[in-house]
Amino acid sequence: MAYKIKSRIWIESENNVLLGEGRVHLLKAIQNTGSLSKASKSLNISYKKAWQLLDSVNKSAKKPVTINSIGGKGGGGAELTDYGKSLILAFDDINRNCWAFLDKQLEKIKSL
Amino acid sequence: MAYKIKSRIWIESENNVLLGEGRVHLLKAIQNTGSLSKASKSLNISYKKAWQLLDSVNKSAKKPVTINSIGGKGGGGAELTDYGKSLILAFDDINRNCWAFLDKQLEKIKSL
DNA sequence: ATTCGTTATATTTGTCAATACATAACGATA
DNA sequence: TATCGTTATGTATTGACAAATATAACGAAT
Repeated sequence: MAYKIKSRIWIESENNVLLGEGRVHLLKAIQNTGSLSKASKSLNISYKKAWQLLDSVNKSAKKPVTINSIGGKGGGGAELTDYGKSLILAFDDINRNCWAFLDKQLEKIKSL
Repeated sequence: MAYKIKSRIWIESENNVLLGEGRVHLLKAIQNTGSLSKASKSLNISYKKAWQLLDSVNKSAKKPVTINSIGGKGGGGAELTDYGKSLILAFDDINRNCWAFLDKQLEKIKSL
C-alpha cells in the first residue's frame, strides 16, 4: 500500500491562531444558521467550545469576523461580516491549492 | 502586523502516522548519537516516549528504518538503515518545498 | 559468572484539556 | 413587567495523555 502525505495549514496573527479547519467550519455553520448556538449544535460541539473558538477568532483578527447580538427578537444571533467571508474564501483557496501541491510531491516517495 | 500561514505535514501508511517533524528529529538524533537513549536525552524527552515513537515508525514503514541491537559491547545501540535515511531526505525536501509554496500563497491574504 | 549500558515493557502518578452543568446578562416584544 | 432564546461566563467533573518510576532482557567482554 502506498504512503500518503497529509497536511494541516492555519493562519496566525501575532502568534495566535486566527483560522484553521475547525474555525472555518464553525464560521460556515454560523453563516448557515444565523446563530452561534445553532451552529454549535450542527457541529456537535458544546456551545462553550464554539463560543471560545469564535471569541478567539474575533480577538485575533484585525477586523471583526462576526457581529454578535444579545437579546431582542429571537434572543439574539450572530452573522458573518464581509471581512469574515473574505477570510473564509482565502483560507479555502489556499488550502485547496496546498492539497494539489502535495499531490504532486507524492511522486517523490512513490518508490519508497 | 501581517498574518502568517503555518503548516504541518506528515506521511501516513495505512492510516498510521509514519513520519512527522518530531519523528524526523528523533531519527536524526539517533543518526548523530548511535543510540536511542542518547537521542532521547538530546531531545529532552523520556526514553519511553522516544522508544514508542521509534517503534511506531518501524511498525508503520514498509521496511525497517532503524536497526536496534540489545546487549553486547556498549550495551547495544540503534542506527538508521539506508531506507530510513532516504525517508528523512524525502520528508525534508517535501517540507521545504511546502514552506516555499505557502510563502507564495501569502500574497492572497496580504490585503486582509 | 559478573558487569555494563543499552533496548524493551509494565505500572503508577501527575497534569492538562475537554466536557458537562449551571447561571448571569441582554433587549425586543407582548 | 414577564417571557424568550440567545450570548456570555464560571465551576466542577471527567478522561485522555504525558511523565515518572521500576524492572526485565539482552549479549559481548572481562
